[in-house]
Amino acid sequence: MQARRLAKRSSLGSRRAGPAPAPAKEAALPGLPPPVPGPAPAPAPESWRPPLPPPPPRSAGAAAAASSPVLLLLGEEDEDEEGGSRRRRGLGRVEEKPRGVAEEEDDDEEEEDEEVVVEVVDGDEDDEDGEERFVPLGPGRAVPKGPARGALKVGSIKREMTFTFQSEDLKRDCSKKMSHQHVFSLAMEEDVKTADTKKASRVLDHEKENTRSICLLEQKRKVVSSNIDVPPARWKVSWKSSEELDMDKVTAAMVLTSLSTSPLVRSPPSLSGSWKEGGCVPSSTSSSGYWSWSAPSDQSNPSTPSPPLSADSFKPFRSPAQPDDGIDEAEASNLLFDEPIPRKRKNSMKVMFKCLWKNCGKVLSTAAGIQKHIRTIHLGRVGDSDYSDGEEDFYYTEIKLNTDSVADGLSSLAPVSPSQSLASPPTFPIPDSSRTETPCAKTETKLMTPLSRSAPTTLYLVHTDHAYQATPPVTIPGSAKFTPNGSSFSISWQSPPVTFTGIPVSPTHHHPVGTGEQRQHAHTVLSSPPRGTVSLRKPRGEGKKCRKVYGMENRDMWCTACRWKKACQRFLD
DNA sequence: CATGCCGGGAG
DNA sequence: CTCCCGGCATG
Repeated sequence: MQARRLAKRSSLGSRRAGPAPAPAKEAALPGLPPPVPGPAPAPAPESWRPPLPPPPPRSAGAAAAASSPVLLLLGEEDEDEEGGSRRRRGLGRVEEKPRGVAEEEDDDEEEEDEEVVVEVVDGDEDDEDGEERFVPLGPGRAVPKGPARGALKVGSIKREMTFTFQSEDLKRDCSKKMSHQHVFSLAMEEDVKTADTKKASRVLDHEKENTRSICLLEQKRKVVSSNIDVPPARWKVSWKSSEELDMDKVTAAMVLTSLSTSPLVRSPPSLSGSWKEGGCVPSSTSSSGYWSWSAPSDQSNPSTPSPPLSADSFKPFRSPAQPDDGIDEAEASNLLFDEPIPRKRKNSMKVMFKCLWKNCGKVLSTAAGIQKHIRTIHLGRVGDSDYSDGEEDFYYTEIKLNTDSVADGLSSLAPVSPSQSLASPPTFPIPDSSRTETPCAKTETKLMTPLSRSAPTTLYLVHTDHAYQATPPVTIPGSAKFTPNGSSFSISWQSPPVTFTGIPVSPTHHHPVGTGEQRQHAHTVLSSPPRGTVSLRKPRGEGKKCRKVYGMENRDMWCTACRWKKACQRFLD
């Protein structure tokens, strides 16, 4: 597994020089770096990350990133700043990041540092030179080796910082400060989880503490790096909402972004009792729930109200986290590759949950809320509102409002893979959804014309995904130009709870409407062509034309069309 | 063959 | 775009 991954990574790494791997990302990156290194980038990253997280057990950050959008964001940010292009492609942003550091210094010193750190770590692990980042990502691999290495590797202060996060105490401190940065927290926690890592981190922590203040930003980045390192089989991600406003604006921005982006966060703080490691204590639980989960078995938060999303998220992550590195890693890597694009989406997005019930378009900001809504309103389960059998999940879908980057949406729409990545929300395992979607998409796509296709198709797919919920929420381009056409894409949802087959058929009828129409048009268009050139040809005009009227001698008098041997405009018949 | 136009190319 | 033309279809 690892070898494979490495190979991929390496390839990726090598590519990094060339933008090839991740076009979208690259595009994104360029823009971001200059303007605002820190904050801006953050949001985007989320999208793709999710998948990765599991793999990089070693570094809490990585895990966190993977698991939670937030983390992703952080990672992305860093990456973005650095130079997303190469990373993206690879699996991991995380990996890239590290590398990216070296590549892009411009963004932030911190980042660079982090990156550097990462590299160091990676170096140990990675066979290839550049790949280090991946290492972290690679769950399987990471798990075994990860922790120890991470500790050892950490040589640079930055690293220390990162580790620090890991340590519980430090974490707390940091978390508070950084609380905004979910990612950070998560990463840290994860780190903490890893025993090995912790040890190392602790040592480092002392130093870190000193440095602490200095590097909030760095920490963020660090987190990323840390993610990479952490291998631990189980990693928990804990997220805290931060109370402090003190943090740098940038940081704050990032945090906000991440928050908005990650649905998970919203989810009721299902505190997983699991966060045993005690890494971070959910000090401020209220708004920001602190949630953590252990990758492997702990997920069982089942009873918890946690929204379906969380559940979904778990799956993806989980696999990576699992001990079996071999397969998991491979998958993870694949996933990563597949979903390079997502990262863009990171930009600020709001996640909303929309009720898919036939005539109910209710949109709530929280999964819990929507679930409750469905249970009580549609499922008629008044009494046991608290209890959810999961059925509700089928009736609502996650909608992302993309504030800034429409591009993402567009990219998602793009014919190829990009769509997947984009579409898939950072939070969930994109792969599954994409798979599911694909079939439908194809069918529809055929029918649709290019133009129409873009928006509707995507949406449609999304809807389909909805079934699994975990998968990508629909992204709605808020202000930006979401659809190329500019047409507001009407979102039609499939309601069919029962069939998750992913089949388009929806009891509600809704979905077809928008899409359907387009399809029809397409059909029409298609059908017409057959007539062909011949039929299309304008029947020869009966009336006299310029030529006849004026004769060749007076060609100057002809209408231009006639002169040009075009259909006469003067004598129209 | 004369017309009427379409599809393209060139500037 | 504007001009022109090659060519095809029709009458």
